[in-house]
Amino acid sequence: MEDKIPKFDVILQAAIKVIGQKGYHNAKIKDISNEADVADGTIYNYFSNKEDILVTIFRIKLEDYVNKAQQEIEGIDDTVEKLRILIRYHLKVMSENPDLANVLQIELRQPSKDMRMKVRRHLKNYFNVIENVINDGIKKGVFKKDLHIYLAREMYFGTLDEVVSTWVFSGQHWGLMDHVDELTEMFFKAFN
Amino acid sequence: MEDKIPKFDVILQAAIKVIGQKGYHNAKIKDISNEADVADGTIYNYFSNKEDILVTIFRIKLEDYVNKAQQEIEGIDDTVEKLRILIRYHLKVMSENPDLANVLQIELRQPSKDMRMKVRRHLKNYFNVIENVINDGIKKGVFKKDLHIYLAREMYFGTLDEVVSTWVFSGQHWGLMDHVDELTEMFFKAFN
Amino acid sequence: MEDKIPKFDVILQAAIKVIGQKGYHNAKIKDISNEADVADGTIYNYFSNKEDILVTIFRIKLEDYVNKAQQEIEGIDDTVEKLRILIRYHLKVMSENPDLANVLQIELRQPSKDMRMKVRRHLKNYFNVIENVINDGIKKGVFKKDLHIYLAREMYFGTLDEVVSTWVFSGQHWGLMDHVDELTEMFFKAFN
Amino acid sequence: MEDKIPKFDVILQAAIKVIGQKGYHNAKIKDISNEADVADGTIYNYFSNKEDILVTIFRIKLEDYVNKAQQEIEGIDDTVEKLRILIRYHLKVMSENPDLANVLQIELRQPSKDMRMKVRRHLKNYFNVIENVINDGIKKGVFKKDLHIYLAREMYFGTLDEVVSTWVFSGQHWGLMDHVDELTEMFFKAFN
DNA sequence: TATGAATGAGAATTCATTCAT
DNA sequence: TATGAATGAATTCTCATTCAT
Repeated sequence: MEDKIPKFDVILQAAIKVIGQKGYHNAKIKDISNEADVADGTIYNYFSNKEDILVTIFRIKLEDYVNKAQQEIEGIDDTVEKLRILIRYHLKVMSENPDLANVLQIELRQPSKDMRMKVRRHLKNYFNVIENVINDGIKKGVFKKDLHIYLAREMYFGTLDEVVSTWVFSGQHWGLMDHVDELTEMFFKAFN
Repeated sequence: MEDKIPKFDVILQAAIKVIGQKGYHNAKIKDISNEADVADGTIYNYFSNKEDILVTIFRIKLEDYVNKAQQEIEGIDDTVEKLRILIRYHLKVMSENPDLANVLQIELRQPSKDMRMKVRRHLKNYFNVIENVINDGIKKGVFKKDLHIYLAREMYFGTLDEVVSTWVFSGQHWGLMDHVDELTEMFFKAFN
Repeated sequence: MEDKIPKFDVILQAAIKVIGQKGYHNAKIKDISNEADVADGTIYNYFSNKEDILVTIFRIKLEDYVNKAQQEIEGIDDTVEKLRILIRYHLKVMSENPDLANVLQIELRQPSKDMRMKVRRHLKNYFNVIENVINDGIKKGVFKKDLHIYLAREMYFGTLDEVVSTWVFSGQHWGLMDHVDELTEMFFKAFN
Repeated sequence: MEDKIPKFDVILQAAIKVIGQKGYHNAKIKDISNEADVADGTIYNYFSNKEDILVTIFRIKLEDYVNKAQQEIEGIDDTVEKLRILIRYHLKVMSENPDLANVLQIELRQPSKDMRMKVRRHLKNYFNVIENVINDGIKKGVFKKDLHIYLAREMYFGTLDEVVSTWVFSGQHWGLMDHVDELTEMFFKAFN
């Protein structure tokens, strides 16, 4: 009767919630299986091991993020407008999925080389979205010619990450999206 | 006669190295004791448990950072110059202690409430250094009147964190301090 | 098809044997798991920790003892006969389970306040069996009017404990139940 | 200036207090050294290891008990009077040294064969005091001819142990020596 | 596929004992 | 003798993973 959500998705969602709230190392397989309402063993029918769950979260969610973000700026011409849309989209995704925000921001910074290798490609695409816009802005003369593109990207992601982090840890009392315009303006000026 | 480094410092330094490279959860007590060249049990003569090691690193290092950073800008009047000095100091500390950088940046974001409570005060002082400069800049008219101070702080730390993170993960091939002036300029413009 | 003894019982029995022979502190979890022929971890599927094993032994065994002892004297009217039956039952249980005897008698006296709190209720019921008989005897005039009931109970349990202890430590060469009648007579006279 | 108590005695007394209150296994060498106000290492100048402390307590205290108990009944002729004196002496010693009472009663029941071997001789002398009185009573016709001497000794020690145990665990609210006469009478009748 | 009991390697921590001072 | 920092073997408990049902 019910349209059944595939077990894979149920588990993945449960994992995001649990890992987002407890962190990867404190999240037990049992916590995830409880949250997903399946048996421990069932998880191993869909994921090869615990790390694979984390990698899969990155893979699927970053891919999804990149696709949706690209769609958002599809057809937009104005660089600053693209910037604003991306900022808004980023903060929207994160504010709607604080657990996912936690997973992406914290676990992505694991010093484990191994883990980073495994998501490098998806991370690259994730970075590309904003790098393309920055590049575009430079070409169009909206941003200064000698803008250091990596520095700009680091400022963009670093700032947004920090804003989201503060918001997540502060208990999410205020609206994460209240500052879209101000941030847009700050980036615009910084890049000029 | 022997120049003896106190065991406490030896262990703390070993812990910074190991935790910085492997992350808190992957760093085993045995790894730290091996690195420090002491027995496992010796660690427990100086720290009450594993978490205490991490908290102590934060406490001592943030305290030290704040003190030294304050000294650096002591007597400087020009806001932009203070900003430049802080950026340089930050990148200098981090580039000289990449392991410490990892510990501070990554482990500080552990979602463990307990942990965050324990470093909150030191973190507050850490934030205060830059917030004071920003405030000062606003008063002096160097930065715009309605600059959102938290947003500015988040941009400052977020950006520097991301720059350091990228540098750490990339294998530290390039000079972390090459971009002090460019970053200073970007912040100056963003805050205006 | 297989006559399967539940793991819980297997572990409990193994624990009684090992703890009875070595004492609680000298009995290692590995000893118990070896004796039970299960993995260490399996024990923790049935008991929350080592102390819980000990408390559970007390709970189950004292409960069982009290129930069976009550049944034994069910319907008996003569006080001295009830006394004799209880003594015989006590010595029978202990002689058939010397390890259990050890656990109950020795470990029950651990000075750990915590432990004593946890078995207090069961211990109370255990004491009640004989106290009821003594009370009954007083009312019926079989024992003297001013018999100090706690003193009588202490003599009863103290004596039986010591008899069993000596028997256990001596290597159980002689028959523990050889002296049922003599003990009955001694108590009867002492209580008069 | 102060007449110095030998360190050996200080440590032994501290050990009795700590072991009596916490039990042998929960009593740490550090607890004992703290209580004795000496360094850990100092203890090993007087005792070869932790077990040796316990054995020494038994040896010295049981020896002392036996000597004093013998003195108490020296020259007394009446068997029942000797019995009363011994009971009074036992309860007096225990009520004045509840920690010692704990050590003797609880730790003596360790199922460790090893430990019991090491105090067997002293325990034998301890038992002999009352056994001699019982024997004497039989010869004199004060106790019945066919009294089973071991059973009588077990009743004597078992009862007194239980009385003391109850008193120790109950928090020592009441007077341990209130029941000397009643106990004497009960034993006298039981042995007849 | 789904289950969850069983597994056992692995980790943090304790503490009796040693020994250089 | 006295000290107490250092040691490291030993122990309890955890939890990712397996596999018979």
